[in-house]
Amino acid sequence: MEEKDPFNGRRSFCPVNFAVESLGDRWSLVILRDVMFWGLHTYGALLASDEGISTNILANRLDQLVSDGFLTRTPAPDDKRKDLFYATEKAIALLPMFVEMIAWSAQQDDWQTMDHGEATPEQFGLVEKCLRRSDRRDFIESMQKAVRTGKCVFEGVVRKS
Amino acid sequence: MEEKDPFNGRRSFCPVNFAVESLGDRWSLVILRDVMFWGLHTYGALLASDEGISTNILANRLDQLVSDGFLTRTPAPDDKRKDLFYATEKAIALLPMFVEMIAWSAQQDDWQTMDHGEATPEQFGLVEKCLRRSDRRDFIESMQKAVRTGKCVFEGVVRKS
DNA sequence: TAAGAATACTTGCACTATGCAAGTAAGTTT
DNA sequence: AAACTTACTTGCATAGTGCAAGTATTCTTA
Repeated sequence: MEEKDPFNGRRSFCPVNFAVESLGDRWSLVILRDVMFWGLHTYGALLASDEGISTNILANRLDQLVSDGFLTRTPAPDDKRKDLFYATEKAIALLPMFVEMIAWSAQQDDWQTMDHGEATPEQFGLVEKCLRRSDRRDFIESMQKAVRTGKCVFEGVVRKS
Repeated sequence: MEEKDPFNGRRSFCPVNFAVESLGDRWSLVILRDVMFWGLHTYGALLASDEGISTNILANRLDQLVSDGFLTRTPAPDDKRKDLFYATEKAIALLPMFVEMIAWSAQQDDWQTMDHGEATPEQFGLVEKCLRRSDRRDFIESMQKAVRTGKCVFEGVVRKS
């Protein structure tokens, strides 16, 4: 006997729950951030990123993000050991949510009182833009255009850490 | 010897990571949704909600959301067994992010092909408003005003489930 | 006022997710 | 050919989550 599944394997039709079940874990959004904001496209580059994800978790999460349609995986043309991960439209469509998430964090005392010594001027500039409510549309569209054309939000910027 | 802690116990100063470390688990956002959108303010009401959270997890997550400043807890005036949970400004400030999250989910095929038979007209109306990019500001402010005054986004609406 | 019901938990146990260290296989560089 | 780089896998420990059952306090009802 087959059980019927009205919610495609989810626990409800609620769109909030849908997003949480898709991305509500410790690493998915952080990986998508590194791909879209920082232009990190290989396992090794993502592994070296700030928060220190474990090797097994990264491999597992990349598989999952690919099979869930957030990332594409293609062999690197110059090095047969590497695959390249790029954001799909499904991931690019998350950028407005990233903007609000950044704006929210930036408003919190706990965030403001952190040591931001490792932040670049470009990062502060982006936070400012997320907090500013005007020009929002153009700002988001330019980020999305960058990612769509193989670039990233912080194109050309080098991280301090 | 004390280790210094430049990021207030977080793994980086990144605002995306900050939000993920604050709310990136299976239940925190779902509970805040129930409080702010549906006006559920007691343990029992939250427990009966759609997705079926476990009793121990709910108790634990409520403690955490209170100590992290997302919810206040006050004894119910009419029933000494109950406490009432209300959203703080820290949680109310998340509503713009909720809106983008809802808009994103509503755009996805997996969500659109769900059985939405249990959804009320008011829920569809809210999804429409989240997808529409005009009037955004007024829409969000009216939601925030409702929650601030002890009401909720779906004030007066009864869930079908 | 005593009995039962409602409410908000706690406890125990299983299972899954995450974290860390070490190892491995394929491909690249020297 | 040897050394190195890259992308993993494996093993084990700890944390998070899920389920079922039990408990203490308060409220309602007979």
